[in-house]
Amino acid sequence: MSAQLDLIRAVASFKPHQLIRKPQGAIFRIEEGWACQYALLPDGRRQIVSLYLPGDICDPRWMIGSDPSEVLTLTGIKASLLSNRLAEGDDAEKREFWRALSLLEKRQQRWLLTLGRRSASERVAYLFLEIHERMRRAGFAYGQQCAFNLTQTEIADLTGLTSVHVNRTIQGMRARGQIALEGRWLRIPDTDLLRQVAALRRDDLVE
Amino acid sequence: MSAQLDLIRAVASFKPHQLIRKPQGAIFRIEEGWACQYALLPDGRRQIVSLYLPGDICDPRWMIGSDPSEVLTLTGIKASLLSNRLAEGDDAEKREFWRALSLLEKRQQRWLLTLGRRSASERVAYLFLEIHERMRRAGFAYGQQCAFNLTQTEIADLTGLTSVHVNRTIQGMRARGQIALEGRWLRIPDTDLLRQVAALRRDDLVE
DNA sequence: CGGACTATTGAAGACGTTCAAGGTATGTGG
DNA sequence: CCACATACCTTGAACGTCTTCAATAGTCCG
Repeated sequence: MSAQLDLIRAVASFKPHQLIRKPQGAIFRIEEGWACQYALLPDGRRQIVSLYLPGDICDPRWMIGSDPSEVLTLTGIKASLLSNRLAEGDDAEKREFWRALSLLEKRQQRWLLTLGRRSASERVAYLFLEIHERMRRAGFAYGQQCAFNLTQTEIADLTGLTSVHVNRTIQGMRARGQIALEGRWLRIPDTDLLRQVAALRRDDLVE
Repeated sequence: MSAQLDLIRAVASFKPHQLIRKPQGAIFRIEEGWACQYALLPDGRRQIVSLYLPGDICDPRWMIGSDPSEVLTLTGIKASLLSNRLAEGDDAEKREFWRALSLLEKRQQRWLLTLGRRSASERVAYLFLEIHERMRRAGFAYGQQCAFNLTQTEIADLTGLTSVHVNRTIQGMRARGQIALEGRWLRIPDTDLLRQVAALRRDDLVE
């Protein structure tokens, strides 16, 4: 493959609330928008099991032979397709891929702790910190703030709570000045404070 | 490497309730005994984030560059060391390793659903089904029964409950004939019944 | 303007926790 | 063999967190 072709990049875009099946032999990196994967119980209870933000590879498990599961867009999405270059041995992208898989793993492990042992406000605080940090690393945070594209129902499905309780929890946190959440915008006035709310140690990483 | 040397296998053994740090450049497969990994909150709340049974590779994440985290033995352990053969390109073991990583991933995803959305008895039922199935696949189940090496406190730390509530939950399940749990031995009289208790669909896999 | 989704609020109650105590089993040392 | 320690299991009572159900209000968008 010539250097020329390296500059050409296959792009896909999707509407909000669309189920994406994995294209044969391809893998996405999200350039714009948010997406997730979820699991259901027979009676309809839903748990979001992974959240994908801009810059994320989606789904990194694709490589290790798991049968690829569907991805649900939460917003409109612009994504680029990476697989050809991976198959052809692009080392930089291979490294990016391994990093993504390793991060996803670590993130999942942290969420097991969060869902198993954190209270409602601890969970919500943790989620906000994680999202801000991931957006920041991807270059989509502006100081204390970043875009925030989740409804309270989606927050509930991430944190294992009901949307009613998420609502009350958020109101409490707003009242205490721990977060500012208006429209599709999140601001964390005091990270250390919010980290305390989330029951994080000083040296605990959130991502 | 000669076929001779393939028969030679490094072995390690550990006492119960021992913290194992990962040996440099090595990886364990458990031959006998149970182990786990856990995470803590600052105030001491504990969540077990992975459970390792006989036959399991421990920890499969070691390969993908995550900084290796400690493993806690729950019982006495006999383990074999695999890494040299992996590094030397033993294809069968490479395949085994990828399969282990992929299974671990899937398992973690299912536990996110369990911790986020299942009730106490659903969680406990799910845990028992998963353990029985994993023991069965590893050749350590005898019909409806298998060894069971967890205290109620450890079940609590796996399921995100308190040991008191685990106790009451198990008693209820015993009274309803959904499980038999005596000493270090588990028996599942009716798998379909227990699967219903765990809120599993007919075609949902537990492992 | 109408329709659909999202946020908010109240009241009641279920589920799981907390605290505290007692009981059982197992192993150890005298 | 008994005394004691330790770990694990069991039970009760009170309480708190979170859910459920239901209704209202706000927002977005064609």
